[in-house]
Amino acid sequence: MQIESDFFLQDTELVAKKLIGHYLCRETDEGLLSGIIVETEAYLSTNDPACHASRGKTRRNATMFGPPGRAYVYFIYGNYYCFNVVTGPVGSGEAVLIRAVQPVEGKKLMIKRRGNKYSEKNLTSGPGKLCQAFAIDKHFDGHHLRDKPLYLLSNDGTAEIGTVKSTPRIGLSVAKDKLLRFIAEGNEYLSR
DNA sequence: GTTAAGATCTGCT
DNA sequence: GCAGATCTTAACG
Repeated sequence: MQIESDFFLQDTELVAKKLIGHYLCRETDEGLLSGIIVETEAYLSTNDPACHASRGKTRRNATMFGPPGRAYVYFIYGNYYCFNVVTGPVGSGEAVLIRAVQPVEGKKLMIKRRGNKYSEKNLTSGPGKLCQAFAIDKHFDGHHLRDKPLYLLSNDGTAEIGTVKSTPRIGLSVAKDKLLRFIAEGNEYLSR
């Protein structure tokens, strides 16, 4: 099912929590890829120094200040991309980082895109990995996530995700204490 | 123009 | 479990 247009206007923490169990879909020339979102993190505009938007608008984070429901993709550590969904009204500068998905369709293609080196559990269990597996790069920055070839679908009841739990965020040097990471508890495809 | 740090991953020990 | 790879971005001179 398609996501309601005002879904991303809710509180960012709530959106991050509710996105667990939603589907991420990617259409490529070689076939359809899809997965169930099992791990997210919320990045807030207020009282959150770990958020890229916390020091004002820059060229990199401009998309975060734009309309909600779009992709914010950025390059990190010289090798990897991170994929976020912009939330909140225009100008708020908040987003949800998609950290891990459970592969559903196109596993074979994901394995190929990851270099034919890894098993199913090591394809999309981290922000850099899932961008590689789903062929998400910088040109999707600003892309509307209801449009092909990269879009989100709400959980129609087929995705079984169990209990959603909140934990501290991963990989930060500041604001590590905040419980803004959300996971499908016990899922085998989490980043850790 | 120059530099330090980063929402990570992989390979080796 | 830990350090290295690797380069863009943003802050500073």
